[in-house]
Amino acid sequence: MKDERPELDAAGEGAGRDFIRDIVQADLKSGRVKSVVTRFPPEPNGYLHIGHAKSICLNFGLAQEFGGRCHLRFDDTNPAKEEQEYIDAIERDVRWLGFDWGKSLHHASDYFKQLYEWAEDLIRAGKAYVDDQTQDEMRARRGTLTEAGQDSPFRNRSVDENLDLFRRMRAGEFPNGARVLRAKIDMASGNINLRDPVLYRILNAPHPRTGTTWHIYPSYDFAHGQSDAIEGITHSICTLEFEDHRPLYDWFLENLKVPSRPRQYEFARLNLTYTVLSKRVLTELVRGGHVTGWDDPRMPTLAGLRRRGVPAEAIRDFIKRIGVAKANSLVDVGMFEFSVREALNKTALRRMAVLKPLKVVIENYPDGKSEELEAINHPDNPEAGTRKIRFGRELYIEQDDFMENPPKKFFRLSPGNEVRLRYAYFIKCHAVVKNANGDIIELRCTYDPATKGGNAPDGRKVKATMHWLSAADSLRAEMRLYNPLFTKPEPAGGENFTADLNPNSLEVLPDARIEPTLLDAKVEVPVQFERQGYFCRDRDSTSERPVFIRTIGLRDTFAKDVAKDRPKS
RNA sequence: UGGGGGAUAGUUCAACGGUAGAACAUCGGACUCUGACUCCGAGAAUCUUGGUUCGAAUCCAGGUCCCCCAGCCA
Repeated sequence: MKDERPELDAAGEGAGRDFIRDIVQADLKSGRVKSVVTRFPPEPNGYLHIGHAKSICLNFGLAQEFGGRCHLRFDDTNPAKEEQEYIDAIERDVRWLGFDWGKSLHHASDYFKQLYEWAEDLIRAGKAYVDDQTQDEMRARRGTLTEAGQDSPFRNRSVDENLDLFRRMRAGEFPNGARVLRAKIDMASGNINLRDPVLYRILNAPHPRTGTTWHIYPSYDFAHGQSDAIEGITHSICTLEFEDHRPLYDWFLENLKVPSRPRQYEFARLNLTYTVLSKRVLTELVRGGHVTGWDDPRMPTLAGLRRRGVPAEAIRDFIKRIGVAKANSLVDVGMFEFSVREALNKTALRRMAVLKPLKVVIENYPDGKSEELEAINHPDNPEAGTRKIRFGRELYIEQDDFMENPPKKFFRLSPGNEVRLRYAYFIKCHAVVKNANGDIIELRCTYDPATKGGNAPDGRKVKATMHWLSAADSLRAEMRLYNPLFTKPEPAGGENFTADLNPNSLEVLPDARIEPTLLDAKVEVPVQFERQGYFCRDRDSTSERPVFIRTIGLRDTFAKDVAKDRPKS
C-alpha cells in the first residue's frame, strides 16, 4: 500500500542466474513448456519464516520474470496438524512479502475426490493394496538402509478385496491406524520411498476445509505430484530432502492418467547463523513460552520480522543476494543485516532518542529559558523536510557518550573535551556529580552561545557530534533491544534446542527518552534514532508509555575497535 | 558398491573447455553536524590424486569429506 513501486526487486533486473532459472529458460526455448507455472505449497501447520521467503521469492519470482504464474497451494493433507489460524497467517505473510497469487489459490484438499479415484485406479491395476499391519509391523518389514525389506503378508490381496476394504476405510468403518493403502512397488528398492509407500491413512479428524467428509487422507507423496499435474504446474520446486522422493513423484505421474506432466527440481534450503529455521523448533519456542508468540520480534518468522520493523523489501533483497544452488549452506546473518540496514537507511526518518539517559546541566544557560532548533528529517532526502526540537538548560545525553577517564581514541564527552550537541551548541564538561555509590548521575557543563546551530564562528572543530534531548521537553519511552535468539552460529536443533538459547535475547530499557514528535509514530514503520539504530513503535505501546523496538543497530566501528583493543590492553 | 545429493575467498553465489569474478564479512584510507551513510584501496578460494587437451573449476577415472533417506509428517 505505502510502497507503490513495482514489486520486481526480488527477481527483476540484475537478478542472479541460477540452475533453476537456466532450466526454465531452456524449457521455454525448447518448447517443452509454453509458459512457466510454479507453486508455493506450504502446509498450514505453522507460520512462514525467512526460509520460506526463499521459496516464495523463487517461485513467484520465476513467474514474474518469465511471464507465467505462481499458485499459492495449501498442502493440507494432514488435518491433525493444520489450523485455520495458520492458513490466514500464511496468506497475510505472502502478501506482505510482496507477492500476489491472483485467482490461483488452491488446496490439496480441493483434489481429495480425484485423488481418491486415482487410488482406486491403482488398486484396479493391481498397483496398490490395503495393508492391515500395525505401524510397528510395517517398520519391522521395511528393512534398513542397507538391507531389503520384506513383502507385507497382505500384499497379494485380490483387487476386489482391496477395493472393498479401501471403500470401507473411506466410509469410516475403521479406527485410526487400523489399515493403510500402499502402493505396490518394490520392497527391495535401495530407495526407501519406493518400498511400498503409504498412499492413504485413516484419520478420523475434522479438516478445516472438508469438515468430516473424509475419514482417510492422502499422504504427501500421493497428493503432491498429482496436485501439481492437476494445476498444470510446469516446474515443481522443492528443497533437497525431497530429492529421493522424485522417483516416487514420477512413478505416480507415470501410472496415473494425469492431465499434465510436471517436473520436480530441488534446491538447498536456507540456513541462517544464530537462529533456527525449522518449523518444529519454532513451534516449540512458541509452545514452550520461550518467546511471546509466532510474531515475537526475535523470531525469524515473517510475522516476527515484520513486527520487528524489517521491511519486506529487505527480505527480498537478501534472498536475491544469497542465490539458489544445491549445496547445503549456512548464511551469515550479517548478510541479512546488511540488506535490512540498506533498505532502512533509504527510507527511515531521523529522530533523536536517548536510550540510557545521563543528565546534563548547562550552567551558563539561563534557567527557565528554552529555544527551538531545526533538525533535518533525512540527510539524503531534502523532501523529507525538517522538524523543531527544543533545547534547554537541563538535557539528557547517552551514558555511553561520557567517560570520566577516556582512553585515547574516545572522541565523545569527557572532562575538558569540547563536543557538539547535534543541531545545537558546543559544550564542555567541567564537573561530574556522583551518588553515594560513586555512580555518575549528572554532568555540569557550559555551552558556547556563539556556536548556535552547531558551528563555531572561529572555525574550531570538534571530533564528536552527539545526540541529546531536552529534559523538560522529551518523553519517557520503553525501548526493547533484541539480541540473537541463540548464542551459537549453528545452534543445536533437535531435542535440546534450548541448550543454545540466548538468555539475554531481550533487553528492556524502561526509562529511555524520545522526541515528542515520535508520539504519533506508526507501528512497524521504522525511524532511525541517530547514532543508535533503527527502531519502530510496537503495538504494546500505551498512551502513557510508548514502546519502541530496535529493528537493528547502526554499524558501530567504534564499538568494534573497543572490543578489539580490550584483550590487548 | 544400500539409495540419493554436494564440495570455488571467512560466508553466500558467478564463471557452462579459453584472463577464477561479485556481494557480505575483514583490514587500511578519504569524507562527515550520525564513529552512520558514501567513496577509494588491500588481503583472501577451485577438496584430493591421476588422466584427456595447446589449454581444465569445468570433461574422464579413483579417493576424501559433508548432507539427506528406515513417519500412517511435509
